[in-house]
Amino acid sequence: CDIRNLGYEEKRELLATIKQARAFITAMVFQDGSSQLNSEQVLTSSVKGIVVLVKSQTKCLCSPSNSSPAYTWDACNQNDKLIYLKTEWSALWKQEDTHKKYVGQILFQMLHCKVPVICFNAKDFLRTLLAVYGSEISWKQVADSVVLDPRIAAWLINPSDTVPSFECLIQKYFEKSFSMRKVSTNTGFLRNALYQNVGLHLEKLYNAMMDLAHDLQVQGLWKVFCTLELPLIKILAVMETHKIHVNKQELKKTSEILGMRLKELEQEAHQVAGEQFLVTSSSQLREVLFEKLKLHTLCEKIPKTEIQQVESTSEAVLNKLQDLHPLPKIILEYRQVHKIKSTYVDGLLTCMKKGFISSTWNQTGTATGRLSAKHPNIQGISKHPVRIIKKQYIKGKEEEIITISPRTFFVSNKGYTFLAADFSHIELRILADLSSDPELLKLFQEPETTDIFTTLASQWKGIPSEQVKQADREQAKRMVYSVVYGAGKERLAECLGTTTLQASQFIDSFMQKYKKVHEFTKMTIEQCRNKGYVVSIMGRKRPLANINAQDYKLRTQAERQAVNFVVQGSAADLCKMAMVEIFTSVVISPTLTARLVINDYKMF
DNA sequence: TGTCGGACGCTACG
DNA sequence: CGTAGCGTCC
Repeated sequence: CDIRNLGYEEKRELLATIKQARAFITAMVFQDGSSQLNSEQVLTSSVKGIVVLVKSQTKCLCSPSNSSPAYTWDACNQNDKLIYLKTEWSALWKQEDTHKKYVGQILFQMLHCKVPVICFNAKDFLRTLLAVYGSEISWKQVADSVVLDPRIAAWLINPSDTVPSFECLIQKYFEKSFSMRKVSTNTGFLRNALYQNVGLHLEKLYNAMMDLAHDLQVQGLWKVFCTLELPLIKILAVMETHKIHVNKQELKKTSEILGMRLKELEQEAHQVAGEQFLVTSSSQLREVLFEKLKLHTLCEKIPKTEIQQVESTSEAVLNKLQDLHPLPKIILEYRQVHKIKSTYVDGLLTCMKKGFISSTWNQTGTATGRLSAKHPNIQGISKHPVRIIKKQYIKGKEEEIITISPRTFFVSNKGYTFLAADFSHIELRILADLSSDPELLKLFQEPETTDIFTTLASQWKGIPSEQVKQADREQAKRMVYSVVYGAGKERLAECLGTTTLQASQFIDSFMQKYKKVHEFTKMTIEQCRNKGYVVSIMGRKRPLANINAQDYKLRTQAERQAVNFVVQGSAADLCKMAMVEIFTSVVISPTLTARLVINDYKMF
């Protein structure tokens, strides 16, 4: 029913029904006639309304066997109600206002009665509620709700596939079932037919969720689903609602300075190369470096690019070439400055809306269980400040050195301050815990007065920690992450800037010292071979079909992925636990009113 | 002739 | 290892 046509008594009745409902299945409908359940997820179109299927009875009570899928939603459950909540309001009529208030009441009740709200892309639904009914529904109400998202369930079962749309989800889980009729919004479809179709889809969505819930329980993923991923939906919705202020003037000024520096560097590059070429083009640079200047004949073998198998011009290569010619050094600086300008300055400017930015978070975008962010990718914003030579053509000093720290472009609200909190060396701790390596564990039993990688370097190489140089510390750090990421000797050599032989010796000596780490990686691969998947601390899973592949390259890749997943996936588990716990305590606290912006591993 | 999109390379983050 | 995002080339 369309609730706009309801009388006072009927409205009261509907609210009562909602209070006693057992489940809600919802989908947003957009201006262009599409819904959250259409494959074309157009975020440009604004929300027109919300369709809600109100379940009065749960599936297991009314139809224990689901051998025959429901072809029409109303034929299955007579007691279920399909309601349409119009959320757009054109004029400021009094009637419109009372309608808005009533819709707000219904939505409030749906969140408040702690009955599962099932939604494909539930985060978007909650974010819309906060945007449209922000005055009636606060983020604390959202925090109290119980939302279920079948997309996240499907991703937990197999994190390698992201389930791009509702239709794909249905196809995947009900292949036996009929193909869905597409709703043509261009032709003059009757409004009722459209909503009936959405109702049909909602019924399928409900059935899919029930099946997925069963699968999750069978696979031991239910706890991760309920305690980590579901609460996270609400956290991300609140995070996306919160905006961060950005210093636009500073950004524009920096963009100009960087642009000037880039022009200078380009000139220098052309000069020492003896010709004009596109500095940003790796293929043109490769021509200059290896075909014209023939620098590869003057040093050891140059690593090849992955696909085309031509000489790489990566940072690692350029670092080795910098004593042979002035060009590599210029290119290195050019790239560093260009990266900052294009991604962190100009890129950030394009993400800005009215002086603010807010990232979009993807909960199902990674195979490891971590979150990803875009527009902007706030997780990828450079940590370290960069020095830029700024030439002053005006009177006084000729040039000055300014430092740019991309993170300082974000400004906190007046009277507030950003709080950053992150786990200390979480991957290394997890590696120590999972391997139970006594030497590695010892590292963490000592008070945290000394730097962990310095201590590790001293332990590994058997030298007193006072004699550990910065280079040794850096080497130890990269070594650890190489082990965590499952890198081979070639990759480690590139990372450390040494020869492959030397890297291989480092791996040997490291594994010799921390024997249990080696045992751990062997064990992990072995278990993956037997079961076909690996498991993180909290029970998150990653199936790896290639673990028993004939092809060497595919198999060893799967082996690295297996080791990587256990460490990286467990780190993701712990970070998500922290996010959920912090959010919960902020919600229940009467004094902590500050809203949170939580990065994957840092909390501002 | 112009513009779009996929393939590829590079490099921040963790 | 695996995200996002900038760039070129075809």
